Parts: sequence; structure tokens; C-alpha cells
Amino acid sequence: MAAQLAGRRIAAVKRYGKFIVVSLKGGGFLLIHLGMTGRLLLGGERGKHTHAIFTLDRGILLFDDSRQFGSLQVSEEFPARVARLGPEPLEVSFEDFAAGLGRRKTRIKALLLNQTFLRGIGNIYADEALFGAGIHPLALAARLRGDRARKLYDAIVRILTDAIAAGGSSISDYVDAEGRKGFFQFQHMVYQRTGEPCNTCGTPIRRILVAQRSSHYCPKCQKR
DNA sequence: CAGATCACCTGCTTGC
DNA sequence: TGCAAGCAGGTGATCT
Repeated sequence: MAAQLAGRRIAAVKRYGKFIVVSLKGGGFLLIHLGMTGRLLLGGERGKHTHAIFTLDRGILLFDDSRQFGSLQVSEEFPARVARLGPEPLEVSFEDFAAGLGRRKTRIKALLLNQTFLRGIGNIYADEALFGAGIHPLALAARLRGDRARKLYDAIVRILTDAIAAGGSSISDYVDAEGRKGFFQFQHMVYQRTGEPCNTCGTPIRRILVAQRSSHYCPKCQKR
């Protein structure tokens, strides 16, 4: 991979959901996914979990990833993994979103995590958006019509917009390219708050597994 | 085909 | 203190 990239120049960098696509001048792409614990760091010291070092004109870019769920991939064609993704949640229209819900015969939590439905929503923001909309994680997607679909759409937009403004959620690893933590974890209403009182009604927050992922919700505020 | 399940890997916390 | 179990911002291969 180093040989494929040596001397190449970057034409553009664009994010698609959780993927970063670096377009190379003269053709070709570098695909980056941070997985759960991946970090791209400008400058800094090489560490125990540094898997790649990019030497750029302006300095060093490190790719660190303790859990190794992240990935780097070079390809000639635009990566298929990215081409398959659904629309950006902050770009999709309500009409398309609602139509997509109606076609899916699955639990809404699983659908929000499905990157071919919408790209970029992960476990934290799925739980927070469902709380914001008053929808139970086990609710059937196809049954969310009209007002409930609208509430979910609005909650997704609101949660993502607020989280981005706060610099994201730093539970243990996440930092931006300058090494700065985000602050949205302090605004989490349900995520990793199992047993703590709901900020709206005081009922203890519950944790269940949906699609093998931890799902946190208020049993009183969120309806199936 | 869509949906469910499991595997990948390391580090931290919890409970005995 | 030691050790096992459980948990963690995700994706994709492989089942049904």
C-alpha cells in the first residue's frame, strides 16, 4: 500500500457516512474507516497502536487503532463499500426517509444502524434519536408512519446537528485530528445511562440487546 | 432477497 | 492480587 501511495497527490477528501474517501490525482482512491477506536492524528508521536504513517507536505498524519476494527484500502475504482451506502441523514428528504421506513420489516433500532438505509448513524446516535422521538428501539420500522416518522426524522436531524456542534461523543477513545475530545457525551439522555433516572420522567433507563447491540431507552417515554 | 447471527481484536471494568 | 467474564463509537461473511 505504501508503494501504491508514494508520491501521489491528493485531489479531494470527502466523508460518506463513517467512511473517508481520499481521491488521488491521476485516479485511484484511499478508503479510510476508523471502526470503533480508530484515530487520524495530525502530528504527534508514533504509539503502540499506530498502524500507518502518512508523510504529507505539511507534516505527518498517523492512523492509530487499538481495537483494529478500522481499515485502510487502496483501489483504482470508487470503493463498492461506499457506493452501496444509503443517503446522508442530514441530506435525505422526509418523503424518502418515510418511504424507506415503510418498506422495512425490521426493528427500528436495527434499521437505524443499517448503513444501506442511512449512512453514518451509529449506536450512540441511534439510541439518542429514538429517545428524542419517543420511539422504543424494538418498534417495527414499517409501523412508523405519519407523525411518528416525522418525529424520528426531526430527532435524527436535531441529534446529529447538536452532536456535531459539540464535537462528537468521547466515551473513551474518540478525538478529532487535533486530539481534542468532543462534549456531546454530557448531553446523552439514554446512551450508557442504564439504571439512571430518565431526564424527562425519572424512570430508570433500561438496556436491552437489539441486533446484538446495546440499546438504551426509557420504558415510559418510548413507545413501541 | 431481507433479516439474523457471528466473527474479527484489544483494553478496560467488574465481580468473585 | 489474580483471573474470568462482560462490555465497548462497526462492518461484513455466512447462515436462514
